[in-house]
Amino acid sequence: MPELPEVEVTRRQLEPLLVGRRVARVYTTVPSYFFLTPPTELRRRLRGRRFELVERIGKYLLARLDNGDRLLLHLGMTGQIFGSGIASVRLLSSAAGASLTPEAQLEAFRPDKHTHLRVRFDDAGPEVIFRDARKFGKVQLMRPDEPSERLDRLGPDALAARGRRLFAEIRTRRVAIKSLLLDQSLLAGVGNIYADEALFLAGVRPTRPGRRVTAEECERIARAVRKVLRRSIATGGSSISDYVQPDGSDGAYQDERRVYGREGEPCPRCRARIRRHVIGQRSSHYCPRCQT
DNA sequence: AGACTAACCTGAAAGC
DNA sequence: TGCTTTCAGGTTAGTC
Repeated sequence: MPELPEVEVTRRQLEPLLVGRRVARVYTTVPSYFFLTPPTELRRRLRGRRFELVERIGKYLLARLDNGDRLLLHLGMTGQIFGSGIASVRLLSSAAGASLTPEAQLEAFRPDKHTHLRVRFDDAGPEVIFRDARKFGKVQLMRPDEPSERLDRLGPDALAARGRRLFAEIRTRRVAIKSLLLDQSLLAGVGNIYADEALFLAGVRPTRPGRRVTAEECERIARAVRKVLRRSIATGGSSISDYVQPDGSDGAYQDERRVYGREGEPCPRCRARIRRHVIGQRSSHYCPRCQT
């Protein structure tokens, strides 16, 4: 599930695939929840444009065009962005993906019904493809001066999390610290996996109300958030659900998870059994002994 | 304002 | 085996 590290890894690999190249043609699926800008308008306005840079804000990607327009991309839950030149890409989750024949796995990617955006360029290089089975992802083409309430709502980037600021924001809140870490207006980029991992490193139980978290613990949480995100970026992100890097390979951070998805397994620090608890409609994982 | 819930979507996994 | 239900979660919108 794409959070800040997966989006940042995507940004780094997408940049050389886009920057300096001119759009020859755009293919889309039909209008849906996925398209904040209607697909016909998107195709028309992208054609002939050249990409200038790709930046990341929280979990959003923003690709700037030579006319000042900005292409906003969000991977949602199951988004995959990759170049078409790769030998193969994991289209489905592990079990079904493993059942593909060797021939099918070696075959170059073919656009399917979940390929909502495909950009062809005026050179011989690879196309850029955006798939998203569940369509929780987003595409929007914004005018240069067009305000974005989505982006304006975002808090500071989670890679630069500050304990002091976090403490000031949560010190009166009654909701669980886990839910507060997921609030993108407080800290932009943390999702379910890294919230659990950071709270484990900080030794704070995810159910604890925000106002019961001390200033010192906020420092520990902010430090843990930065550390977990940086390490995940370095390993290519987590490929737990559908996420793949733009070069088609899987990330490796899922192998370094300490608590997420490890209910019943021993805590890596004290060997107590990891517990799972639903907080704000999301599964949360923690060590009952290490996290208080 | 803040807390809480439903809805969006579809494939995998679990249940029967 | 095959059908049905549940689950996954990023984000928004709606209610209280």
